[in-house]
Amino acid sequence: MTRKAVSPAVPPAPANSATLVNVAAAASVSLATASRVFSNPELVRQDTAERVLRAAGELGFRPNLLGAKLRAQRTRIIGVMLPTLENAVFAECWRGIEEAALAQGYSLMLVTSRYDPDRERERIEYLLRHRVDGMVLTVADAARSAVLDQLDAEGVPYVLAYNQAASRGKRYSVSVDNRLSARAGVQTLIAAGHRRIAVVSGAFVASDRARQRHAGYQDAMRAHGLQPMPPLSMPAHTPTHTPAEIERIRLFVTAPRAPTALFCTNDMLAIGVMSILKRLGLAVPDDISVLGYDGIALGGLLEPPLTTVVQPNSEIGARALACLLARLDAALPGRAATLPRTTLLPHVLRAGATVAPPP
Amino acid sequence: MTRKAVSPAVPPAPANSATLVNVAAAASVSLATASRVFSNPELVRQDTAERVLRAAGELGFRPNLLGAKLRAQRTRIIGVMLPTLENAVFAECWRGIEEAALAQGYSLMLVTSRYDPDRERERIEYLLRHRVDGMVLTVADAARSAVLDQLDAEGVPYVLAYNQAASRGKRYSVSVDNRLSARAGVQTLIAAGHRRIAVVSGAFVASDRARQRHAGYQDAMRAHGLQPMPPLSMPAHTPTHTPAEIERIRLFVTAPRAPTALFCTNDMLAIGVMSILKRLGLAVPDDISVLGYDGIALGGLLEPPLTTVVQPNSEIGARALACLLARLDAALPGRAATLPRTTLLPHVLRAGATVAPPP
DNA sequence: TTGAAAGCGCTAACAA
DNA sequence: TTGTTAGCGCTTTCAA
Repeated sequence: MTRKAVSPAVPPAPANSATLVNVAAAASVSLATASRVFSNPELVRQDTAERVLRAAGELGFRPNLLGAKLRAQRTRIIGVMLPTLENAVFAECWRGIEEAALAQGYSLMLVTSRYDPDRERERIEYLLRHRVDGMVLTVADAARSAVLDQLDAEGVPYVLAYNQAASRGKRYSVSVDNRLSARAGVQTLIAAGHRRIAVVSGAFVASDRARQRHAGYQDAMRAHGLQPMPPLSMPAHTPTHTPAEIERIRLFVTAPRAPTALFCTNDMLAIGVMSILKRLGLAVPDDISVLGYDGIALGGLLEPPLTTVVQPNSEIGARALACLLARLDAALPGRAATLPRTTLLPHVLRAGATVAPPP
Repeated sequence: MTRKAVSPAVPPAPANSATLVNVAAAASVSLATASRVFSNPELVRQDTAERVLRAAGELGFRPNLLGAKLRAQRTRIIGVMLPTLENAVFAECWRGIEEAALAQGYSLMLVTSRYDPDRERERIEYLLRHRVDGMVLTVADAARSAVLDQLDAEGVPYVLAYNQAASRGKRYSVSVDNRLSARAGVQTLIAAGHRRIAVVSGAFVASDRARQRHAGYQDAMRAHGLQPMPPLSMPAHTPTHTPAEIERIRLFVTAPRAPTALFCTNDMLAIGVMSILKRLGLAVPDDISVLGYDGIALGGLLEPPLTTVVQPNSEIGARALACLLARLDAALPGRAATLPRTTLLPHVLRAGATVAPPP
């Protein structure tokens, strides 16, 4: 640690550490020049820059982003709000976001909301206090979200990830086409010969995506003249294996005219359901087929590997971030790029081994 | 959005939005008083405070943490570095950290290192530039870590999570006793009748925990007069199911005198290995037993549920954060609490159904 | 209990 | 190409 006091200028000098002022003094240039070496190097002569850099090195100078941010009125921090990281979908998404942000010199501040609107409000307020330049977020229900309304009112730029904004609305979003992809997934079930197909989902009220995927299921059923069945709506988005939960599933799959295939609105749910089915003595896919949604890596590592609708999770994150940065750029004077509002990324059907013809 | 300009003082007033100055003016108090209402309310008279609060509410004032941080020379931001969130261990840990931090009014900045020392250095530098007050981190190998040495040299307070610091060293850490808990786990395997037990691990060089757990395995074996077997060291910490990987495992478990039980140094690995065993036609636990380590929730949701050594993941995170905050407090004048360096949290053995007597 | 004033470290006009 | 200067929004002595 260099802790040597510099000689010239700086009279009483509380001089705590290596600041730009010290560096400038050590290099015998003005504060402004020293600053430019770091923010606009092309404005300063080569050898001057080198002197400054050398001085900075010797003093162990590390730019204090706080000063820069305060002055520049932009923090280059992006706030990220995701429901939870314990569902790998969002952990994968975070990877995409982090990668993209750091590559562009942006910093991140992450909060998780647990699908809870109250928490969402609180966390967003917290991000706002940090004066994040913008946000990437996944909310429980984009159509009726207090936080999005607030953000809109305050003019804070944000991009939704996973939530699929209305195609003619004003909101930016990056997602797959939930309805269409779910429909495609269910169609493979129908193609395999299933007629009695049911949806297993987390709480619909807490997830617009679950509802959209359910709609896709209905589309597929109706398109084939099949009767949609009542869904099994679980309290949480990830399974818990409580006796009550197990019993509900037992009743659901052993009733007369029970479904021969289950479409689970996310992979974690599908994985949990499959293990419960196994405990109940039902073999997947021989006795009952299971289709997931999300495409988390884990699904492919199980045996049998989960058949599922794959979203490009880390790409959703990266693209959402890129879209946000583009918006921020566009807000700068001179730029006027019109960005597409809703980005729909392609989904893929992963053929695992959890779907077979009905018994 | 209130955008009204205030009348008195503030001559040319670029007046962009609701700042403390505006609030103070609107409440007819000085800037200092207005500030105190938010940071030291006990120093200001009740009714004055109320006037300020009312003005703040009307103007839609939101404290700019940047200004506060810059001036106060502490950011109340804690940097967090974890290897990845795609292993649920760390996602669960993050939950504990986030909960604890927000409860104490601290903010977080998360980066992930992918077990890569180069990335570790880069990410740490980034956190340092943000002037985080301290860090909670999990490094690949605490004993030989360039970043920890750097942090020590610079006097940045940090607390390790999962990495178990040497008990008489100077570093703070929160973890379970990796060696002892691994030993206890392997002992259950021995108690079940196994004699040929092998370790399956991620790259040892990249994880001190994997090495410690391996040492615990050796302890258990030797304590029972058994010969430790050579471990199967996988390139990554989570499985990938490439053909080469599957083939290595096949050779490992079908060789003459192959192990009858596998101790995997983390749960993700255990889960991946089990599915590969299944594909190879081996039944768990009838043909071969599997013991995991970590206790991620997912393990209990599989069928058969994974038998594993459970760490209190979210508590590790919460305690690491609490320990860090205590250190920060201790650094303040007047405090002199001596904190324990290494916190060892108790582990639990979760009896799943992946361990049975050898065939 | 309140106010006046001096910065925290940096950037960005503007001038030289 | 470089320097001078005025703050960004806030906290915190010191005095009143």
